[in-house]
Amino acid sequence: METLRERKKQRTREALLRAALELFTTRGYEHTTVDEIAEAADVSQRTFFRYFAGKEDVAFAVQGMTEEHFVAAVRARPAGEAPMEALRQAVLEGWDAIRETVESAVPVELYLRMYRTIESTPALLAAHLRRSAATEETIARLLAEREGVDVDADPRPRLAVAVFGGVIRVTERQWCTGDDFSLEAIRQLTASHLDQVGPALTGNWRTTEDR
Amino acid sequence: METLRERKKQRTREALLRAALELFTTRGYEHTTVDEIAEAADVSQRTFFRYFAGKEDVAFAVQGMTEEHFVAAVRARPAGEAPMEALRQAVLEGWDAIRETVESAVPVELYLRMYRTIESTPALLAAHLRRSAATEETIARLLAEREGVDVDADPRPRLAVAVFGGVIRVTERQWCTGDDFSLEAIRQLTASHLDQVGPALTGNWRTTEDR
DNA sequence: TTGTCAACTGTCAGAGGCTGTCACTAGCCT
DNA sequence: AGGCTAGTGACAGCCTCTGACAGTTGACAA
Repeated sequence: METLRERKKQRTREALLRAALELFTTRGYEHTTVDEIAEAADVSQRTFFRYFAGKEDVAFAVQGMTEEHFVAAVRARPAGEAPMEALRQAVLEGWDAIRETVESAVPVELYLRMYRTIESTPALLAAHLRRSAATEETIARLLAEREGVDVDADPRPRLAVAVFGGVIRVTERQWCTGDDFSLEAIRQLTASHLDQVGPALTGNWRTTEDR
Repeated sequence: METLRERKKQRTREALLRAALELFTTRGYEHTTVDEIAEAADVSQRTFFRYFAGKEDVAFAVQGMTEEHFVAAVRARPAGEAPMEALRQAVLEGWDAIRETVESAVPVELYLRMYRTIESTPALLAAHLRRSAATEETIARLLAEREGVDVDADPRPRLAVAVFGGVIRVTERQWCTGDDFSLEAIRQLTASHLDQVGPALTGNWRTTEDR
């Protein structure tokens, strides 16, 4: 079992995390100061920076957990599966298991609210895209290894992952700007968009009817 | 003809821009302060902020010109052309015309160096990705209009543009990390990667030989 | 030419993010 | 019990960015 010191640390970290997300999602990211977060968690500003690298870091603490979960899910897919199919299954599994992934840190509802705050805050959107790029690099190396190709000589792993990432981004955006914020909604949207990549690339959108 | 006041303004802006890019590309973005840029351009710090919204803004001043050029090139493509083909031609045209697009502000060589600085600086990469996302939204609306579909009801325009953007991003990254920084290199790489999207999506990378 | 107006600029003050330092307290371990 | 160390708070400082105010310079008409 863990020591008292570790439990105290854990509680401080969680208090800071919850306070931050609560403030970000209600009064907005830019309009929340680190001092306010620290005050809400009842610690000094300096202590905040001992737990999180910065304001941005705490905003993505939960997203980081889901990203790791996704990478692990890809790694767990059967080796024979086609790359794009493995990614598809992994991301859908990720949404199904989101409760177990997130709930240990914060309520799912707060996570989903934060998700939308990220999409609608330019500074956070930028950080989100950069983090996604890093995850994509990880996945590309994973796929390359799986398929036995050299990730630096063969562009196909990175291309496939970039295409997949692009679809996910479009999905996130549409979900955030829509009005059905349920988990089922984004799951459906993900599957539907992945099915439409082929038709989207062929062009001739006028004649090709429809979804 | 332009007035003396306008010419002075233009010169101040250019001095700031050149000084900034020169400092960013030599000593690095993070290790350059706004005070240093202002000092190099022989104006006060406050004046810097009157010409550029911030440190990030000046870093992307030239990129902004090429982005606008790209959007204009897409708009100028013949209406009958398939969407992906229009994007392909527009981006290749962009690289061909890069000299005329950029040289009015700074030397092309400085632009290319800055390009690499952006890719290798996390904060700038994040901003670059966010800006790319904004450009992609513009292009998606353009394509939707061209093809006569509703951009909010039909996901295909945004999907096609996201896929295209993903390929461009992979291309940029490979160009920046390689050792051939010529314009011809990135042009070739762009064309080659666009040709590989199909094969990358089909999977079966082991059997499908090769480029 | 000269006076007036608007644009441009510099100086100053301040908020907010972030880091380094240092001393102090609380938990841990012998 | 007492030493050790992780965790903490208080303080000072750097850098980005903004607002307020005053001084300067170019534009333009009388």
